[in-house]
Amino acid sequence: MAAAEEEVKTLFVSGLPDDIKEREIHNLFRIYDGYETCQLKYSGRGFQIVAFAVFTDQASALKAKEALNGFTFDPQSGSTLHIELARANSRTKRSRSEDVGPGAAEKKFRGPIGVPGVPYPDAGLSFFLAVHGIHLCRLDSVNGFSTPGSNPPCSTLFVANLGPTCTEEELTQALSRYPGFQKMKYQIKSGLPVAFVEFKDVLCSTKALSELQNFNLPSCDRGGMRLEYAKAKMGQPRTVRSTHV
DNA sequence: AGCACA
Repeated sequence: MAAAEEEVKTLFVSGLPDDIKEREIHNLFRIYDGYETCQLKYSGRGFQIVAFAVFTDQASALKAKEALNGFTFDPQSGSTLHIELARANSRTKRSRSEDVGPGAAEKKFRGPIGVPGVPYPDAGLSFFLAVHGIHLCRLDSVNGFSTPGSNPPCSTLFVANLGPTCTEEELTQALSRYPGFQKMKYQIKSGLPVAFVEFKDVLCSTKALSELQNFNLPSCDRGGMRLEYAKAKMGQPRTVRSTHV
């Protein structure tokens, strides 16, 4: 069977932090259609860890790649995923597990874990949020990054450190592609643009914040843009403090 | 190091 034209349905994933666990990669991919299994490998030269994620077909693999490429895997270390189609498919046969070699410290995920034969329940919203907002970003809580000195997590982001020529259109382009984007308010504050950007919830704003932090827009003349949780959620009166909660 | 709109 010379599968000369065998469709590559495996993704090659790099940019992983060195304390990555196979479980994390598994949880990253498992909500995507067609995902089957993954394994970690130590890349040849350096001692970088890479992962191979196997899908049922190339189209599914590419969809997951599109969704996750560039994902800031670990905001604390700045690790950003780099995903491409693998050069060849993983041998996913349950062949000799001896071929794993000394490098592979982890057990492989051969399909869904949990009850044998019972697939995962599909990706419900809470699961999606749990995986992407909490587990993958390694947030301490569903509230996002609550770092001392910053505002508490908020679904509205404040964007600053933009160049004087940064237009509303440019900013909108950068921000509106993030999941949960709702609206942006752009204004000039003492000659420089700033913006308020509303997201569906804190997890969405957190993801955009962590991925766009320090991003260099073409117009920028002063280092990357800076994002913070806004002091007040868009559309919420700030003066109402009398009532509880 | 800059946080408005309702």
